[in-house]
Amino acid sequence: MSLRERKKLATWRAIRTAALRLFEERGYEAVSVEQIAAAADVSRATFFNYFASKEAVVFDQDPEEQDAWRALMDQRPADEPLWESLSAIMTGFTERLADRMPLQRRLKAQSPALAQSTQDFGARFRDDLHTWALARAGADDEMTALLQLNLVQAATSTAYQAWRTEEGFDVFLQRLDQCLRSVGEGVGHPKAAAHPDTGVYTMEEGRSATISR
Amino acid sequence: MSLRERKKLATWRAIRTAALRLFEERGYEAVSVEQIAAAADVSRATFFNYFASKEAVVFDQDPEEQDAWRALMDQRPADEPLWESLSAIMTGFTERLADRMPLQRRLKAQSPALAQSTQDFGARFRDDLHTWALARAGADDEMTALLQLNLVQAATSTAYQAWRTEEGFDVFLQRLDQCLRSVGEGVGHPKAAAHPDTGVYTMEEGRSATISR
DNA sequence: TTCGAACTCTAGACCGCGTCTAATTATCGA
DNA sequence: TCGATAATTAGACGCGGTCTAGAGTTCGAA
Repeated sequence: MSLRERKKLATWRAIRTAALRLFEERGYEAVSVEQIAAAADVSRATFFNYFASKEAVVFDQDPEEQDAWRALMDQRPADEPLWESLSAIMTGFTERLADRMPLQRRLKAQSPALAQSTQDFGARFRDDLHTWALARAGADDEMTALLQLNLVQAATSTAYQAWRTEEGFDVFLQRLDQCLRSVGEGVGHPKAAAHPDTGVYTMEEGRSATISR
Repeated sequence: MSLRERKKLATWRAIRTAALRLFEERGYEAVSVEQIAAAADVSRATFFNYFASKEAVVFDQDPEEQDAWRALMDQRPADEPLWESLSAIMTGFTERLADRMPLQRRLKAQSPALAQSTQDFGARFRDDLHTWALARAGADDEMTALLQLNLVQAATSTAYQAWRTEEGFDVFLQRLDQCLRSVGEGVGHPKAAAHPDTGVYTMEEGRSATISR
């Protein structure tokens, strides 16, 4: 790693940590890019060299994170069904977010501007997952791959939305697992079977499969 | 309908039509709010009285549309499974967008700023659907309702993403139907059955259910 | 070690979105 | 007809995001 690269990474992290600190102290909207830049000892222009927008500093991933999720994708066996691969990768990815998700959640709860942004965590991860899934599926299955990408995304954001502030991160992960399974099995079956192994699925008369909270 | 209300609706429509015309002529980014306001014969401030943002003028629904989708929701039988209701409502809603979706699509294709916005069509519709589904499901099923909301959303945007420029609107609707069925039946079953009625589902060895394009 | 190429940082100007205020005008109900 | 209420407006402001020109830094090859 050259000096240039090391400096670059250091600057990236300096900007981000300064920004997150200020955001937490004063709130997202109350902090301007200028203040972030000043706190990180760089110019405003440099901030925009590193982050495409003010939001990006909240949602972008540390460059080294990218290697981690790439590894996650590579280690899925080639003959595994796509849905299982996607579920496993997404689970693995979110597990590594244990530290940062609570902060993001706090900021989002506090700032309408951030809350509205659908930039949940890692647009870059989504992009990577997208290209990975399309490459894996082959041209014929393009729409299937697309659908499953959107579904794994939907499952994740469902678990995220249902995640209460007072609940621990493990509760989130558990819900994510529930959602992924539920989607995999189909949500339109009135006669969904209970799962003896987990016991999280219940059945109601004339309703779709439900998930106990 | 009072004079005030009639005038208000007229102004709303004047702003919107002026905006869409300009956008189509010159492109989204090349048109400023000031120019829209001038073309609609109102002040810039009035524009922001009617639309929360420049994007909103592309995505907001005509106030009378709201009545239409409310009717869609009300006419679903109370004992229908939630997933079927959601599918039917979403299908009915999108069918009424036949005119406007192609334009939105063109604008999005042309403007990165719009494309990135996840404000697909009708944040307001989504909100209404949200409250409707939660009221319908009752407190116990909150997470199930949430999940199904996100899934119907995912199915719709999948069909949208797979929709090529040269294809007609009916192709989009057909794909939407495929996606909704596929989600309802579960996407994680390697042994998905072919559907004799539509013939759109195929089966592949060791893969999830696939949908032919 | 030197030197030019390539990269990075920076100040500063600029544009447009979105907010706010205070004042003017139009509609309403009685 | 008149007071209350709502809609419209000009104008100023802050901030995010872009761009340019130039200064400073790192790199690799001679």
